[in-house]
Amino acid sequence: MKRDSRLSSVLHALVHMAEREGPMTSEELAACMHTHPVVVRRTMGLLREAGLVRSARGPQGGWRISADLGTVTLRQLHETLGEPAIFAIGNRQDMPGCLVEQAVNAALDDAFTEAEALLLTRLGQITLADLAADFSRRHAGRREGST
Amino acid sequence: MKRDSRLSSVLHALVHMAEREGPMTSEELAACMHTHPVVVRRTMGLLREAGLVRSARGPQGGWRISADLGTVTLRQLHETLGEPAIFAIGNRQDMPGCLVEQAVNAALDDAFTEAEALLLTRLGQITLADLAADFSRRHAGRREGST
DNA sequence: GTTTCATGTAACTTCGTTTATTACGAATTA
DNA sequence: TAATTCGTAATAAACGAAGTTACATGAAAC
Repeated sequence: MKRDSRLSSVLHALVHMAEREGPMTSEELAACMHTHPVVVRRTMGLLREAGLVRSARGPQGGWRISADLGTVTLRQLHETLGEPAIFAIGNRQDMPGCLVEQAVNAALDDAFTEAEALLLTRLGQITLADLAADFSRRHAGRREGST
Repeated sequence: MKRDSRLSSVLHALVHMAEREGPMTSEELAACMHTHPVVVRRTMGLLREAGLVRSARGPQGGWRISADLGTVTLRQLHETLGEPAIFAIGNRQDMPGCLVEQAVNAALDDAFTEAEALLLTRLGQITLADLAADFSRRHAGRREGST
């Protein structure tokens, strides 16, 4: 199956932006995350609607974070991206008339709901500031220091 | 995204088979789970390799459970199906050279790993016997009694 | 033994989803 | 006005699951 990697992408972009004074263009972001500028705009556009980043057109334009890193959680970003489906496994139908299917779905749904709740809780406990700090730690922890 | 519904399918099939004395043909199973007989064979074939079901060709042939319902867990079935990817969300790359990506991936992987562990634990606690019992409960609990 | 039933399996097609790309428009700066 | 950069629609490519077709194999019934 094809996994939605937008959360990962967006985080990558945001942490890069956090390390920068000025704005970054879609082109720069696309280069560092190995994707296409239009994909960057499309995805970052969702964050802009949520007020997490700002964009500016024209020369000297680009993307810039407009929220406090310490208050933005990964869960919030997941929601901003439209809460894409978390699981690649699921039930065949959602409103089964068959009692067997009802029993099966009930059991599976229980397990999946629990796992989803845990995941969202964990994502809610991690902020962009945490990621930036972890990056700094990794950056300091190596002899040479590139980006 | 297209969700892998084989676990759900297989459970549906197994509980139906558990309610039956004789074997069920791929055609019958396909009919009750609204899919194609070949898909049934393909999927049930994996369970056969694991010794969970047996198949017989020719007249009076079909599929039959060959394991104790109380000992087969949903987790075991998930593994038998080849442990398909659980999440529809994931990292872009797995071996990033970029330190930013490493930090991002580490955080995400932690959360996803935890959620996956919980899910597998829960699936490991549910047996086919539990599902069959739940079905019986639902079956008894309704006025009319069809399948 | 021939017929019929049913699985075994390899190919191929269809379908849905994500990502990539193209193309053009709009705004901003110099 | 020219260069830069975002905004967005439309389209294509890539991928994987499920569905379908086609034909082979084996077992029972007569």
